[in-house]
Amino acid sequence: MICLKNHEFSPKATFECGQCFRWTADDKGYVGIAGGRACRIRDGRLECPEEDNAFWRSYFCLDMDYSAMKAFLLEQDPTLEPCLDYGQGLRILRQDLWETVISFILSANNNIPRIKKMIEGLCKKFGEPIAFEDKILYSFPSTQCIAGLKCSDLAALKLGYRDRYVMDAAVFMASHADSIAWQQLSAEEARQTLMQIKGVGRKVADCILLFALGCYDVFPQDVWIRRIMGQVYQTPERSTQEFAQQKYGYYRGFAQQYLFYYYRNHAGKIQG
DNA sequence: GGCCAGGACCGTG
DNA sequence: CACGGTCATGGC
Repeated sequence: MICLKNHEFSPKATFECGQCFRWTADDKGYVGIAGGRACRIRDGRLECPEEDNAFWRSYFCLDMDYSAMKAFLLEQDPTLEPCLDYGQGLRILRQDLWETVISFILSANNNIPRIKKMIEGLCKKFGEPIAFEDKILYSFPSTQCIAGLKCSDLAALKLGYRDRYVMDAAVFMASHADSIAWQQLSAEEARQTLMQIKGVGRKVADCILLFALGCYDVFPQDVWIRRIMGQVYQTPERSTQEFAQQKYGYYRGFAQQYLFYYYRNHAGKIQG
């Protein structure tokens, strides 16, 4: 059990801001599974086996100082204030690299409800069952498991044209991931490495860098961010990266996520 | 039936 | 380098 009340943490903002796909809300809070471990978030507490405490502390980056990060961003751009307020408690997670690679490969030209369905299907079919409370959850399948499949084994999951990308990613990660010191690479080096995987372009790579590798100095640019930066800041699409770097500085990944969450969920201003 | 979904790929100009 | 067509699938 971990007490979350002394941390800036909103389950809703954190789990529903588009960075993760395996947390589900019920009448008692949220249930999630990551790294082969399940837990429940309820009433400001994280309920889990004692031996999993360190894992979840790392997953939620509970050592990070959010007040310092937000003060930094507000000084960079005071107009971020409504976004930071609306996204109060939104934490950027440190998710598993392999799971994040697959999740965001599946995100391409897709919508969030169906991304979740695809991932759940993948886990139910190829993951390991884990008993939690009164139900059975399924872990995210290993790289070796998926790498050992044929593309046709994924047909029932209806991944569309993305099935071959999943297979390419599995083969790549199974053969290279363990020998790469990801944390030692620069963001650009890690990006170029990830983009060797078919189905991983600039945007998907940047999401992986931000949501799995803790590269807070990347600014994933999707259709929403394109609209937002164009309409709010009148930034030409070509120069958005340079603009974000200059405007927000190191924590531009957080700026991106708060902007995304605010303008995507908070009615008005941006027409989708 | 057309359009859109946290895009990427591939072929042309 | 920039542009546009195409790619499965499902919901509206």
